[in-house]
Amino acid sequence: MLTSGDSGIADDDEAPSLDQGMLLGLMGRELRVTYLAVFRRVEDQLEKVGITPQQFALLVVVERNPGARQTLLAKARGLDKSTLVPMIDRLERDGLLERRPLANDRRVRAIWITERGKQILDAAIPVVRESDDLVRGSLTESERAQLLKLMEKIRIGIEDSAASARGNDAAA
Amino acid sequence: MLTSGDSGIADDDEAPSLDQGMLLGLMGRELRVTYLAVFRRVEDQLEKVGITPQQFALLVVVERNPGARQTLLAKARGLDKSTLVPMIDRLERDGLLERRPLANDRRVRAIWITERGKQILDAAIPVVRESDDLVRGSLTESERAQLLKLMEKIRIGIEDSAASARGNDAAA
DNA sequence: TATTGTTATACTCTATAACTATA
DNA sequence: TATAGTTATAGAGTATAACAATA
Repeated sequence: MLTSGDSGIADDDEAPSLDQGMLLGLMGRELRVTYLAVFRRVEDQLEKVGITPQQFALLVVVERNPGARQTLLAKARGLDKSTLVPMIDRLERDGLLERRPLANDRRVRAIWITERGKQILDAAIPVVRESDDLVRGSLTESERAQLLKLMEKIRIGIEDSAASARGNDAAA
Repeated sequence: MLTSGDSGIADDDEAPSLDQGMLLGLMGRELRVTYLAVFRRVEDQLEKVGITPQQFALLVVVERNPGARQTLLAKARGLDKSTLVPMIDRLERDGLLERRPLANDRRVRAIWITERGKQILDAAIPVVRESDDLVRGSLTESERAQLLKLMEKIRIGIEDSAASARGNDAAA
């Protein structure tokens, strides 16, 4: 259920909202709408600190894994290594991360967080926590646990279906 | 819980997965991961029919609202009117939608679904339903109702916080 | 040969601002 | 003046393929 009307979009005036048909009943749509609401909220809040949610996530992983190589970071973030390059370029240019050569293996350019990066991260963490607590605060403790459980069940269902599809492919 | 290891990314070999730090506990991250899993599944399945999830959603709305004008369609889809133009261009080029002038108001180009568009939509609907049923099938009936309720609570929580933030801005 | 990081390139999704033709 | 649609443009975000340096 959304704020008003039946469209899900702010229907300012008397604009006749359109019929959304079968879209309304879909679980996927509910997940999308909810995820986007949460994501945009974090995005907005993080703007104050000057980073994006993706940059935040990368900073967290780099801080926890000092000197990690880019290939691993990409994997950890679920991105292609080529996608990480401009992200790190940007954060390096802004002075939050640093590329440093490795003595043993001169192909590697290990990634380190800078002092500035740590400061930004320290400023960002409470912001992210605050947004996440807003989500948590909308639920009781048991509801929160329930939600996590249900989302996990959904993911497992999808993984299993993908796995059996692969099985069929292999058998075919 | 994910397939193996602790990274959430397929860790093929013996690659040491990185520490994800505080990212792991975040509700937002769980929502994102779950939403993306569902979205990618629908996206993959819809590929067989030759349309994207966004195109599907637009086709549904157009079919349910024959001859709607682009401004309203954009609103219904939560997009800027300029964003809709290339989407409709593409679907018109592929023969799924049609722009037709309106007699009363010659600025308007009403959007209609074509026979071909209806056929594609008819082929797409069971595909989308199948994916959505996969999600539903991972849950019991009461879990499904519970999940919808919890997601709604989250959205309301975010809306309320946005509303009070606006209130504060106005007061400031 | 294989791996690390990079570049070149392209494609999707999205928006803002300015424009055209109507109204 | 206001609205409907379009164009021009820009910016994320993402990927694939090819490449140089190094292992």
